[in-house]
Amino acid sequence: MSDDVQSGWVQRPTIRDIARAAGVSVSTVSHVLNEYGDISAQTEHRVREVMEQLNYYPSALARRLVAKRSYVLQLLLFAVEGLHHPFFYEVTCGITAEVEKAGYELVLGVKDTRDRRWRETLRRCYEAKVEGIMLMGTLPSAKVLAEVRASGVPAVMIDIPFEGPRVTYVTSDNIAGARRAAEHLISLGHRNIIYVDGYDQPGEYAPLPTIAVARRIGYEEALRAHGIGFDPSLLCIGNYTQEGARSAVRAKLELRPDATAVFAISDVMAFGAMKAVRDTGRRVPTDVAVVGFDDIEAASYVRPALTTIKQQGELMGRSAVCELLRIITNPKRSPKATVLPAELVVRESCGASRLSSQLA
Amino acid sequence: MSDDVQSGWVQRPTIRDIARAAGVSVSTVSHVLNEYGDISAQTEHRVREVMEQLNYYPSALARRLVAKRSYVLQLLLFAVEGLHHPFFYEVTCGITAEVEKAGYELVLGVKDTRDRRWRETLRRCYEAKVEGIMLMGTLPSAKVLAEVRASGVPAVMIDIPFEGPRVTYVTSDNIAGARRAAEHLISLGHRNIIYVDGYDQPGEYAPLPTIAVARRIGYEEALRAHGIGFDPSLLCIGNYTQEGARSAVRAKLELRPDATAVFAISDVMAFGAMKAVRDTGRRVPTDVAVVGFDDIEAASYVRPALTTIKQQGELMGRSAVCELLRIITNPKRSPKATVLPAELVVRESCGASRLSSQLA
DNA sequence: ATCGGTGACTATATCGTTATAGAAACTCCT
DNA sequence: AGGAGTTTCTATAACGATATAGTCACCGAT
Repeated sequence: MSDDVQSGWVQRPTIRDIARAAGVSVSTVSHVLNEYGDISAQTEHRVREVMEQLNYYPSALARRLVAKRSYVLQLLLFAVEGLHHPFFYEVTCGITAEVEKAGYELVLGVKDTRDRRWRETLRRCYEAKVEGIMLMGTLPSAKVLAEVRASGVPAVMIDIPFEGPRVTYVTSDNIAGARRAAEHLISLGHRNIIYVDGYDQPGEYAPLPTIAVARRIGYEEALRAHGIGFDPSLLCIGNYTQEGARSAVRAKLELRPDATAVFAISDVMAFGAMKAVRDTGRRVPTDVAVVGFDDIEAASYVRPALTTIKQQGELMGRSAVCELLRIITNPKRSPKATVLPAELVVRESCGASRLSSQLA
Repeated sequence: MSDDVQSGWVQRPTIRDIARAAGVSVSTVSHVLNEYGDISAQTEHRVREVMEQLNYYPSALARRLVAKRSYVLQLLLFAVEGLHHPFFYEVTCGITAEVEKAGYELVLGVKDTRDRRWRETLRRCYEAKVEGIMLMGTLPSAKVLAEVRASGVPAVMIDIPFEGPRVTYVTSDNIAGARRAAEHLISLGHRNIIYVDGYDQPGEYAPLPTIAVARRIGYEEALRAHGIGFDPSLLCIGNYTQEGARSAVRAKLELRPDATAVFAISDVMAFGAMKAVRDTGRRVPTDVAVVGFDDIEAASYVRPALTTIKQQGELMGRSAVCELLRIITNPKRSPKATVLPAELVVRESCGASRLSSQLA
């Protein structure tokens, strides 16, 4: 208690201290702790009293070692902007709630996608003997997934629609969502729609199937269905940031003054697009309609309020944890895809409400 | 590998397996792992090869047990809305970055403030032998702090300006921030300012000094400095949510049509206030000016863009971790308060820019 | 008196590491 | 040749818990 030079550890009583103080064996204390029910009320009472007095807490470390279970789940988020994307944050909420409920611990790891030391991060997970890994965001490399799979540690991908060698994943229906967004714009009469992508595809940060790929597919499907060809000169890259999208869209609007709409694959980029429209002296939605993707909270705060595709972030997090726990209890389980609905939320930025009120 | 019924643990090779396969003793493998430098190059090579082949990862659990260190920090967030408040999210970003850098693990725990089982949550921390605890949000009870202090586990409070029996904490300068916000409104000529508080004070959820108390102090200071009395009938409760603030402010605006400004102690509530103003047929900032607190990202997205007090969330998280690590290495350290600057960010919702352009 | 059963408790091995203290084989010096 | 010093490796006891397999009294039935 006095000259405990060893840092990082408050010297706490162990099961042995309790046993000694209560005048019983270590086994007896253990039996009390685990409620074996073969200890007399009298002895049990004495043991509990001593535990209380000495402020004893059994070491989860030691317990886990002998139980060969860590009760730890790992959330690994790879992102360029850190945890900054509000959507990930919503997912994280759902995850914590569900992990807590299941009696597990959640270790949170946020890595920069551009950081080449992801192997080290994985190694730490293996060393910590985490019982499951959740992968979210933009993976630094397809090898991440291969490694995790090879490790045999149960894993689920969140918001990464991986179609190749099967893995369990949870995403929104990105294809349908993007299709709906595009169809909505087309139905409002738009033909020249600027498409704001995340990163360059296939690019340095995204050698894997990503939500971006899926959304692009849905978008092109909608165009095709209406006989509109995909025009690459309407494509720009917003890097998932507001400022990135703002400058990209501004440049694009100057090049293509005939564009009357913007579809950004994230709300944050849609906000940037709205700013870009104003930068060029035009108005949203009168001159240029804007639609986003995610339906983060801020989407309803902005003016005009953003029309977007609603993703159920919290539910996504919860589902991911449930799936992971299922794999943990039954490792032979074959991979399963959970695809959550992605619905169109019509607000003001697309001009639909204005139009409908004109019609009325 | 085949009939491993035991779930939650992929049977992995242990140091013993490596030793056997490499034909050396367990000690030798340990020495290789820890780079004692007393193993011949030849032997070391062989051992490393075997480790590679068998996919060996030393168990952090066992290591920590013998090292008597857990290398785990715990973030405990108490909130009514879960992790939903965007500001906490920014803080969390800073925390993860710094924890990672220090070679620790971060366990994330989010508890509902209204949940009475917080003792159990704390017990879990003690059992996990976490080396430090970060407390954030609205504590369920003052006893939480007392318990944590009594436990002897190093702890810092984040965004909880605790003034009583000294604890290390990190917050923004809430008093100065609120004072600046109020003074700004007063300088623009406002006299009847609606004050949107978080929870009822002193209420069920907040029996402790909170940021809300501090902000209220700064607000009243500003009023007093300008000879304006605090009018309790201008006070309302927004519960830190957008909808809560919206309905509270709407009701208040109807009761007090003479109010020309709103100061909400969080941006999210300020967004609700802006909606409330519009609900009553008035405009922001022409009829009613609105100022918030936090400067979350969305503050710059909304229209009119929100004038607010900027808090450095990410820095707050980083500082908290640094302080915690300092306490861990030197437990005798006396508690320290870190108060980060809270600056006024003038945007559109207060009408200052309009006014200054009129003057120009 | 012997036996079986039960209630209350305990001794010891084990989990997968590291720390401590040696041991065995060389090399070098005188 | 004998000892000191190196180099390389190892045996064993921790760390703090649980699991397994007891032991020992005592009670009632035969």
